[in-house]
Amino acid sequence: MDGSHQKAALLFHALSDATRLELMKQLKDGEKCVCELTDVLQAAQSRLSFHLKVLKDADLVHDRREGRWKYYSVNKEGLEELKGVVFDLNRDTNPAAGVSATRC
Amino acid sequence: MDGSHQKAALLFHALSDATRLELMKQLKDGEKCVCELTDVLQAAQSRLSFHLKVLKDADLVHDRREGRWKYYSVNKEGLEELKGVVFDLNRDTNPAAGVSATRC
DNA sequence: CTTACGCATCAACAATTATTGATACTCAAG
DNA sequence: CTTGAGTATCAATAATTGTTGATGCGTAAG
Repeated sequence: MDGSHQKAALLFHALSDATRLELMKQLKDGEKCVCELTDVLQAAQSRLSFHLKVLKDADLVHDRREGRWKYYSVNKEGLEELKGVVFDLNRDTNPAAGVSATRC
Repeated sequence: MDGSHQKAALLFHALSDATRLELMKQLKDGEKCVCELTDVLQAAQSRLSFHLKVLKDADLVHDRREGRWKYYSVNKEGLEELKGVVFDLNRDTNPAAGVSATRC
């Protein structure tokens, strides 16, 4: 039971937090370095580092080093994967399903 | 920051757990009572009651009483809301965005 | 009215996740 | 080589979330 939903749970968990959703929102209009994000979100650097790692572990963001800055950006592939998972949730849903046949 | 992402976070959190994803999967092909779900998932009743409540609080499932049984089913509206939230995540994403103008 | 079933809720505990401040690492500039 | 900026990581702690077993509520059947 656990195995098949592993990646889906990871994706959803990464997005289940307001701070991380705000990070995603900020990154939508282009890559940003961590210091910019701490400015915008008014959040401690280690806190954002933590949340960015959660997003990265779920493949929802990508990072790139340039000099001493690290630029984060949205990872399109991750969003595609998310859409796929959500599509699966919707797939085969039968709205007209009556009372289930079996009981206890 | 927190306020605007509240519902999205609630939805994603509800789906961030393998047990709850399995519940959603089971409910996709029609409504089921809790006792059926405990059979299929091999899980304690109070455990599933807890998880079903999380899903219901996010409007992802609906419940209906019939006699002493309680039937749960997927709530299409919740799934629509989820799709909307995911669409927003994808919207306006600019893949060709260059290095951000401002630095620290 | 009593009993038994299906389910929700609660309290106690376990496990996971988030926050904070300190420290370490990497790179660039001097 | 030293210093400082930007970032990650770690340890400690706090907060949230999940599990379990017990209890209670509603309903149907006897």
